[in-house]
Amino acid sequence: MHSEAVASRSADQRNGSPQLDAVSLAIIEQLQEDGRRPYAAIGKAVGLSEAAVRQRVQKLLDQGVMQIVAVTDPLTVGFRRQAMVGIHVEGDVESVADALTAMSECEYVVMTAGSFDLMVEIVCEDDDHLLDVINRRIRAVPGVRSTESFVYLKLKKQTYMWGTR
Amino acid sequence: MHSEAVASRSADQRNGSPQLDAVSLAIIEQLQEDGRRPYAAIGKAVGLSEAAVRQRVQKLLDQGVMQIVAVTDPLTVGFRRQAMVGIHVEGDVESVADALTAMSECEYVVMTAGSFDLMVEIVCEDDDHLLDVINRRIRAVPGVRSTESFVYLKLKKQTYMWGTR
DNA sequence: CTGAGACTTGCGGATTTCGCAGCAATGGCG
DNA sequence: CGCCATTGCTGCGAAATCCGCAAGTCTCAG
Repeated sequence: MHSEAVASRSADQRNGSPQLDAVSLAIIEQLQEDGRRPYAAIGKAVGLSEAAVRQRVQKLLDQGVMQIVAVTDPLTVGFRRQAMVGIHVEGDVESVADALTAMSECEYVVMTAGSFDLMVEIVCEDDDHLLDVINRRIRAVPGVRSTESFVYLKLKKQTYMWGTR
Repeated sequence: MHSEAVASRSADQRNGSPQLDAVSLAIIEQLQEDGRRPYAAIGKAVGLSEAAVRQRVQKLLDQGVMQIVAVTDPLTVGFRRQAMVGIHVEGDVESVADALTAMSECEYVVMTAGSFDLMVEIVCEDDDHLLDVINRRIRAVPGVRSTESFVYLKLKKQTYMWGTR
């Protein structure tokens, strides 16, 4: 539904860039610290009225520039195995990427320059699940020539502070 | 800050997963769809009172199981270059990971099994910035033996739906 | 049995959200 | 130049939500 809004919208908007000004940036920063912060508090912080903040936030959400969501550590939610998978593709990379994007276990799909054509992050419940996804599902996608897996041992950092610097 | 001094409680939580039940999972799913959804609406959806939802959400936040934040597409916020960097480490991997975690450009740091010991995601403003981070900063960290970079060409998918399956 | 923990219901008061009526600045356009 | 539509902001009530608190229920463990 709107789970992929950020990624998909960014493609749509390539030629209509929203041009965020300093105030919108500041609003986003506020919401990156706390997604439930009241509009009035944000307004005080960025120098705008409560109503103005509300309108801008709504627009940012509608445009898909940002989304306000709960994020969790997969391990604490029952997903015990994660891996980054580098993929070598022959033929059309984009179509392979689309196929992987359609898989619910693929949390993250990106086309890259370098020794891999694609990198995808996989989130699974256990080893069997992970094995199945990598060896049966991913390698079955037409165009996938080979894969290399990096099983996660420990997630050290995970932030959502883009634009805060 | 809060009362974590209770002996039994702290023992449970120290080693990771607080074992979320179905109801907390359902609450998280609600907040993954909309981080600002009112507690009463969540309660109606998961079969709990407004007060109970409020208490559970607060606890989930305090425990660090989830966080409610705004997430954006880096490209629309002025960060034009991203890369995944695989790192070979000699010596203590954890200390290298800590050093990378401290760098604001490192959005994501994970220890892995496979041909890389660490994988980090870098978010930068431009090519110069990216070059500086990879060649000067990361490679300057003691223990980093070599790196391999995968510059992002196109982000195809990026979800935050852990636990929704 | 007793205490702890979690949930519910109910309740006010403070806070927040929300819709709407202005109002000022902007940018075509005849 | 005047007109008008658009945009973004403010101010203001009304409605909804948040939040703390108290009392009662239920379950589980010691």
